Formats: sequence, structure tokens, C-alpha cells
Amino acid sequence: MGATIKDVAKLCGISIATVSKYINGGNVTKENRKNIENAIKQLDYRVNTFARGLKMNRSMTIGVLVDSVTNTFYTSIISVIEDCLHPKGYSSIICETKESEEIQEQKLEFLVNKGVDGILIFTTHISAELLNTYIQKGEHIVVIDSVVNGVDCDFIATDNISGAYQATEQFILKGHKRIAIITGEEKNFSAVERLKGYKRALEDYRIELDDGLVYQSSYNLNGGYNSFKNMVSDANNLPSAVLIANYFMTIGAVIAINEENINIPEDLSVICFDDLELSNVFKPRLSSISQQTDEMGKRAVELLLERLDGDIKESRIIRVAPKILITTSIKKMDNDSQ
Amino acid sequence: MGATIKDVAKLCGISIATVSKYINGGNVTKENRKNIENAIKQLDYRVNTFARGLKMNRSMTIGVLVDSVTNTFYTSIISVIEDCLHPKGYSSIICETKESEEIQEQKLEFLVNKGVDGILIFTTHISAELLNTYIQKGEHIVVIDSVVNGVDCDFIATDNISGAYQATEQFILKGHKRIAIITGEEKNFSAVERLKGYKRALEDYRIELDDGLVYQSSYNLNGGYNSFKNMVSDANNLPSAVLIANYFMTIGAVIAINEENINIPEDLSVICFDDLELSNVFKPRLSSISQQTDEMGKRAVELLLERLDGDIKESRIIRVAPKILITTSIKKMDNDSQ
DNA sequence: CTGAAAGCGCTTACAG
DNA sequence: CTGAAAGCGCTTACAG
Repeated sequence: MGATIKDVAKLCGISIATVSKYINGGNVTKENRKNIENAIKQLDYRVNTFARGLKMNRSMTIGVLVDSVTNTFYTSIISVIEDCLHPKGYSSIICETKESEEIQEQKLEFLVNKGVDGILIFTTHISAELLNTYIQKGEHIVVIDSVVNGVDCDFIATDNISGAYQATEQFILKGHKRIAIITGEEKNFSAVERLKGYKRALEDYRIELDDGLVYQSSYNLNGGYNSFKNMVSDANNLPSAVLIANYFMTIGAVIAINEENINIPEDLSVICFDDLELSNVFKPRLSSISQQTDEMGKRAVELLLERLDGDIKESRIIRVAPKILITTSIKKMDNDSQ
Repeated sequence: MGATIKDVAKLCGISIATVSKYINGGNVTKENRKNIENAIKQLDYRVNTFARGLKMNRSMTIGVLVDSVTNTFYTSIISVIEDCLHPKGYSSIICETKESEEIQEQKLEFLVNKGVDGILIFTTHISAELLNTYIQKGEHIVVIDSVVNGVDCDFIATDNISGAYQATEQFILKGHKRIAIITGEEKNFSAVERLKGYKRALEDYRIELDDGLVYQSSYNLNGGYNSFKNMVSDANNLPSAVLIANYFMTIGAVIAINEENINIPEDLSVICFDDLELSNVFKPRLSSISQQTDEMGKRAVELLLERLDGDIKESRIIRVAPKILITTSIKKMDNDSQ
């Protein structure tokens, strides 16, 4: 169908080697350059990706593995990734795991079969074993949003401990002492880190940890809803403030807040992780710890491309500081009460 | 690095032609089959995508062009598209236009350069000229979420007129007579259709159209916010019900509703398009017209693959009926009042 | 700077 | 059913 490098060469009366040299940025005489440029335009010539890929053993394609493309936290990062990748000639293949480890393995295999040059992974459940299998096969991998021990690849994640610490500290500075946290279970990397930050802040400010105020359940809408319901049903153990550890849990909590007719911040102060749509729409606007998706996406691509080019071998771990946004969803407490 | 078909053939002591035949589903003797299967496993052989693509002149890759990957309406469809594509061996390259026509052209060119076999487009602004340019070059295109006249490709869209009609009808059946609509401008395909459905319902039920109740502005959060503010500021022209024509306008409207302390449905009845996160979280749950993203994604892939295989030439237009969900966000009016 | 030639890994008529 | 051989479009030493 389309014109080939041969057609261009013929039209110019020169060899394909020279045309190829021009295309790849080499030096050719002024006259040849002009002729080639004209011929390319005239013939609407495009380099054949497959021929080039075959010869170069590079696909200029990056695989992206993600739990779900309807998760706006992930897609915010994906959007940045595309922006960084396309100018360098890379495209990406996005695969969803739907949070199934079985599908995750299938999709990883799919990506490798497609001949991607590197893989960006941000799924909640990724095991060291699976990562190591592919790293040993020579795949270049960068993991986003979690850190797995004993794996020789790059990691990039939000500084969750610091984020949760700062949030808890905000409550404390406004006089709160009964501070609850709604977070995910042990298997969720960021949930655990955020719980750690919460505990550390309490400790630093000499507030005794009340295990009854730590609600751990599934890291999603239902988990948030159920935890919140449990929290308010325990009438003689009510907190004055709550930190909610991710966006989906927050959505669940908001549904519960509405059902229970709880007023924010009069009845309860709230800070949530992830500054997405809901935070804006809820009244009052929710205080939030917002992960820097731009920074994360940009750095992830940098790390991966460096790995593709260079001979970096050591595992690098990057922590991105979140930004905290405080609104009227936090009540200032009297120092005497509580 | 990886093993090639040559390695497999050598290990089996047969020709590469036979191995190729096996790989592509042809008949080989039982013994050869066994040997080949073993060799493939032993060598961890994978077909080289580029060699195959070069030879076959098919990339098994589909381009997807979308305004934004953080738009959950779009990503719901994208998710279904991947599910349909992967089992058939296709992968997809997703490109964002960020609603810029310039970027749209660049990305389309990017996709064609990458050698995609077909393109799925769902962007709000796609011109007949641009589409025709690529169709003439032999690209296979399916357009989702809008219909463009004078273009020889397939289209798939929600039956917007019917959706808006049904919503308006619901208001009317509950006794509403002053029904407003907040929608997008003329350039937005679905906005125009939804306005049409609204008008048609009023007409059918003999309710005179009040132009003052038609709010048209930008088809996004700000447009929804501003329109809603304008609507309530016009105190002697208040409607009892409002239909909001897309998700982002609804978010804007909800922010305004909160600011103005308007009670739904006591002060105002609401139906919105697109049954996404917000509808669940808002109290009371918003009535909605939900577009069938599963159906749309599935049909889109079907149409495209048919086009790739066969010799379909005529332009096909598929309309998918939306589902309407009625909640307590609509007040039953006394027949006497208003 | 330019060109002839080999070769990347695969598929596919074609002959047997 | 099997195999030898051509060729897809490109890049890259190599010689000039």
C-alpha cells in the first residue's frame, strides 16, 4: 500500500542506505536532503514500524499494567505517562488486571508477547516472585505506587507515611485527641504505610493509640462504607476526627455520612487521601492529602527510559511528597472539651 | 535474545515452515506437534511480533483516540474495548486529545505512523474532513459517541434524543410544567440531540417551550456551574425541575446546589445524564439516564473487526438505548399548583 | 558522504 | 504433510 524506503530512493535516484541515513538523522548532502524531503512528502512515506522493530529489536512500545482504567488516580498518572512517552516516539499498551492476580499474569504475558521494551506496573497486588520472573527474562520494569522487597527494579511511590503523619498532625494541632483512621488491610501497601504515619504522629504527640479507633477493611467503597457505619454505631467510642486512607473508601464514607445525617465538621472532622472529584463536590470541600500524579508519572517514565538506554542495574526507590490541602472540614476544638 | 522459530525447528529436526504451520493452526503429524510443543516450552519461544507484522502487513494493534483518559465515561468504554480486543490477539494504543483539535491531528498521525490496523475515535470534536482524509488513505475507523454526516465509516452512539425525551417525560408525568434543561452548545453532538429530545417531549405533551429555561453553555463543569447559578438567580423564572445533559455539567451544578443551599427534591427536581460516581454519592441519589457503555464498547469492537476482516463498505450507524433510573430526586407535584 | 549486500524472524506459494 | 526459498522493509557495518 504505502510507499517504502525503496520508492523514496528510486524517486531521488539514490540508494536506500542514504535515505535511511537521512531518516535516522545522519549527514547527507544538501541536495540529497532536499530531494529526500520532497520525495517523502510526495509519496506520503512513513517508516514501517515492523521492519524497523525487527531490525532494531526494539518496539518503541511500553506496557502499562493497572488495576482499572476507571480509577482516576491511575488514569491521572497514565495521562502524564503518555505525554512523556509520545514525544520520544514511544507508544503504550495499557492492560487492566481488574485486581485479579490471574488476569495480572495473563496480561503481563500478553505484554511481553507483544514485545514491549519496558513495563510500568501499578497494581495493588504485585508479588516479588512474578516481578522477578520477568526481570530475569530481561524485562525492564518500573513499579508505581508500591515498593516490593527483594526485587531488582525501580519503584516510585507517594511518601504515604509522611502524608498520613501530616494529616494526623493537623487534627492534633486543632485540638483533636480522639482521631480515628479508616484504612485498608495488611496486603495493601499504601494502606499499611498510611496507618504507620498515623500511629507515628500520635506517638510523637503523646496521644495514646486507641485500637478501637483503627478501622481496617477492604480498600474500596464498601470497606469505607462499612467501616464508617461501624465507627458511628459505637456510640460510646465516637471520635472527633477521622482520616480516610483512600479515595474509594472516602466515597463509601460519604455515602454513610449522608445516610447518618452527620454534619462535617460540626459532628466530625475529616481528611481524606486523594484530591479527586468528590473532594470538590462535597460540602464542605474535604481536606485532602493529594498525591502528585504529575510528578509520579514523569519520574516513572524517566526511570524506565534510563533503564532502557543505559546499563543501570541497581534498584532505585523514589518517594514523592504529597501535598496537603486543609479546608473547613476540620473543626477547631476547645482545649478543655474532649 | 529470545528463541526464534529457527531454534525451535532445529531442536525438533524439522523445517521452520512446518513449525510456522503449526503455530498458525495448520495440520502437522502428531509426532511433530508433540515435539514442537515441547521445544516451544523448553525454549520459552514467542512469535516475534515485528517479523510477523512485517510479513503480514498487520499490526494487530488498534488505535483509540479519546478526549481524556480521566473521563470515566470514556474509560468505562475503553475497559470493555480492551476486554473484547485482547482475546482476539489485538492490543490497543490509547491517545488523548485533551480536547485540542491540533493535538487530535497529531495523535491521529501518530497512530497511523505506528501502523495500527484500525482506529476507534471518541472525541467531542471530530470533523468530517479529518475523518475523510484518513479513510481515503485506507484507514478503518469507527466513531463512538457521535455521528458525522458525509463520512464513510461506522458510528455508534447513545440514543440521546430518546434518553432526554424519557427524562423530560418523567418530569411531566409527575406534574412538572416548568422544566429547565442545562446543556452544551451547538458544536457538541450529544448536547444538541439531548436538547432535541427535551423539546420533543414538551411538544408532545403540549407544554409550551420557554426559551428562558434552556441554558446552553460549555459542556463541562464550569458550564454546569454557571448555568445553574444563572438559573437560580432569575428569581421570577424558577423552574421546578431541571435536566442536566452531562456528567461534568452535573458536577458543576452540584457544587452550585451546595452553595445555594437548595434542597433536592423539595426545592428542585433533578435528572442528570450519566450514572457515574457522583449520582451514587449525592443525597438523595440523583435520577439518571445511563449510557450503556458495555454495549457501546462491545459493538464498537465488533464493527471495527468486521471492517478489518471483511469488505464492508457502507457506513453503519448504531444507536444504543440508554437506561433511565428514577430515584427520589424527583418530587411529585400537586396538579393545582404551578 | 554514498552504495551494495547481508540479515533481522517470519509467512507463504510452490514443488515434492 | 513437509521443506527450500523468496521476500516483507528496514538498518548497518563495510568498502569506496
